[in-house]
Amino acid sequence: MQDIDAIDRTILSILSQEARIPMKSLAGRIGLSRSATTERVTRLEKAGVIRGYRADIGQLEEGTIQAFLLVTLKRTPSIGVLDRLAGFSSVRKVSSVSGQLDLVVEVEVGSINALNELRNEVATMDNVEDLTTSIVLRRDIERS
Amino acid sequence: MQDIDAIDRTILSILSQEARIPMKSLAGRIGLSRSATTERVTRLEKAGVIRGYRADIGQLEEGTIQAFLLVTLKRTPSIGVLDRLAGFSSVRKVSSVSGQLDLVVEVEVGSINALNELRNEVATMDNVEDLTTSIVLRRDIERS
DNA sequence: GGTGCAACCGGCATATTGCCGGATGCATCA
DNA sequence: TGATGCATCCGGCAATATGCCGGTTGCACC
Repeated sequence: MQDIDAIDRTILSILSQEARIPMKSLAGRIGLSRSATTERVTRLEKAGVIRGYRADIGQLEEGTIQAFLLVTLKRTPSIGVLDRLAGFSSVRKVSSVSGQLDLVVEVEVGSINALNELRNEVATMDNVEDLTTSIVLRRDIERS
Repeated sequence: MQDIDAIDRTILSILSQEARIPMKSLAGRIGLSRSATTERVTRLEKAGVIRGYRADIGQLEEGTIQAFLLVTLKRTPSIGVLDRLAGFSSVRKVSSVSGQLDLVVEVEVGSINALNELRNEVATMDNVEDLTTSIVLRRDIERS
């Protein structure tokens, strides 16, 4: 049960695309009963493999300003910070990285004001030690 | 109805953290009936504001290593550096940013060795003043 | 062969959803 | 002013999904 087997991987790949799918439908797709499927999903949640379920929010308006927030934490890991980041619809991508930095956060906001607000919110989070903001001036290379 | 009002924003912020919450509970939290809440959510989905619902997976698949190269240039802009970066197939995205940094380069390589080679190549480019490498340990949030 | 255990299944009571008709507020316009 | 259209809201009912349970199976370990 410690292992993540092929069925678990199927579950994860389905849920990472359609998190609100009923357990019954999920069960049908992977060929298990509903109760076995529910047990597996519950186990994955408890084990921390599934951290939660998020709505994927598109841009609210003309989200044209993109920026990188380079975050150094006081302690790692910090689930609290990640959860709060996930709550901002302007947060597009968060990567935990090695080295001096801890998190690279890519954001997309509608205005400099919004960016400043977001920056402040993140900077004042408990576990955030340091925060550098870099606004994207130009996208030079972008490959699928 | 084209507008996204305060209630919609509340809905989005709740769903971006608990995407599997029953509509009935969501309705209770925002103080509307279930049917009105469902209508709003459906509208947000159709409008593309909600792009989907994703399970937040806490582990990374093996195989490719992703990293950020945070580049400071001696002079900006530097077409030469951009051209040479574009020549590496492992370079996925390059952003010119404001502030202390100049470029944020996202790369994807097959091994630590490949990353080190790439790092060396970039670090020794003429116009590169400073280079910080941060390996992505985990992708915490990713929205299309 | 007995015991413990993880994983599976189905069933029943309860909770949630999909879908409907109908009320309300509001702008438009003859 | 009163009729019309429309967006938004509400509650109700049947269909569906969930939570929770007991029971079965396969397997490792004495």
